[in-house]
Amino acid sequence: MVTSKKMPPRRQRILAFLQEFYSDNSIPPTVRDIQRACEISSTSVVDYNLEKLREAGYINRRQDVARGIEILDQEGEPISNAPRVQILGLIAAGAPIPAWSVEESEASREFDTVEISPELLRQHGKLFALRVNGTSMIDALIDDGDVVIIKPSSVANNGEMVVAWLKEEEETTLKKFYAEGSQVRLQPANSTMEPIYSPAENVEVHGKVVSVIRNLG
Amino acid sequence: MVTSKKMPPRRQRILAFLQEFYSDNSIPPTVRDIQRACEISSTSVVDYNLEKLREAGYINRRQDVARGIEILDQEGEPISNAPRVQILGLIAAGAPIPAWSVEESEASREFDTVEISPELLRQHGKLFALRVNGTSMIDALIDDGDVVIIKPSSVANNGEMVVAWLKEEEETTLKKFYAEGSQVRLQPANSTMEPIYSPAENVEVHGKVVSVIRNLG
DNA sequence: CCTAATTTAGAACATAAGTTTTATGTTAAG
DNA sequence: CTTAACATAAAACTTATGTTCTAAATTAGG
Repeated sequence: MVTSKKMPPRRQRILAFLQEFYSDNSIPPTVRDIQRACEISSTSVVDYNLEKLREAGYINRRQDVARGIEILDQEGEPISNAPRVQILGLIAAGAPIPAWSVEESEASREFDTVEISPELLRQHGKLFALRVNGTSMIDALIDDGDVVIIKPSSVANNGEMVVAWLKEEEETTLKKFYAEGSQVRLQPANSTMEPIYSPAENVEVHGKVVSVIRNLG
Repeated sequence: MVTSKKMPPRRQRILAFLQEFYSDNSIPPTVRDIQRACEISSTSVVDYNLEKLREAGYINRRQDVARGIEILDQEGEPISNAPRVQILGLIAAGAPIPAWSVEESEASREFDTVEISPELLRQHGKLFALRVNGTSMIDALIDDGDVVIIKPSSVANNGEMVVAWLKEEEETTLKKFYAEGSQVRLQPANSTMEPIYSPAENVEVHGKVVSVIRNLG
């Protein structure tokens, strides 16, 4: 089931289409859907390649079942059609945030992703995620290892939890945002902690936190 | 599309089966799958009831497409096949936890549920969820409105985050659990907060917290 | 260049699965 | 009771869709 050999382009295309179709339609495609989308001359060729993909452990096929293709993850488990967002990197106080490389990396299968609820995506549109490194966000009720889902934005309304970059301090932080004249108040979510104040020019909003996911032992 | 009338039991059963089948199999059932599972004598009866469900806005049907049933959520959007767990109720300091009614409430659609990642379910088995009410869990890095995913358990290992019921205080709390002789130390996740100690007899473990979900504006 | 393995083609086949039709039983309102 | 709307049945029909077969083209080694 392990295969490190490079896949023929046609087979790669089929696999990509399987994933795209399933995400978009909530059901797997038929052999003929694949044939059309991947511009293949015969259903038998599709069948042949699906068989190869099965041998390589990428998919599962239910015999004689309409739309019986299951797409498997690295552990060989069927994947759900819930949308996934990429975890673009780590966030920590003092660490700059990686440039939003929102391009669709073709080999997206290799990337670290988290499943998010469809509602979230519907509500906010394009999202990405960062994994929190260290306990420096503890005052935002965010622990080491948590994943924060972020909607890219360079502006924020008062009271929203934002990813803020403090230029002078060269520090990233997650706080509630309040514009107060020429000052910005960054208020920890944890009310026992003190807010910090900074001149508006020193604060760069990179995005809004729309969700936090924490998985324990 | 709005319907507040009570649904016939058979239709309710079909709807429940649709959801269960889709979660379990990653593809929607066929008319004949439904027929078998719901002990219906004819495919036309299934078709008839599916049509009614469609009119009522519960599902969508793709004409002439095999397994073309889409299950819709309250907003009329297709749901994903990611597993969902019920939010059994609220948790707050001082509030008792509702009895684990693990029974499958038939009208499960009416209930509040959260989508969880398949891995989580695979890893932990049967789970349920509680919505946190108030900021009393703030020392566990859990905010008002957060949803905690819990694995039922009456025992815990040191260091695990547990749902603990303090008998005398009549209080529920989320803390890290440490058995220390005849005492139990309940340690807030937030290291700036102080632990509480209690005799082992006074502490009743109800479950382990395996995930925390927070959605913001 | 030759041969074997891999991949592609075209067509036909078999059945899985949606749909339709007609009839019968059940319930609720007047 | 009567009637109409609702619900169930049985069977047949159509097509969507997986599968198979045979042959040809292409690629990879030796």
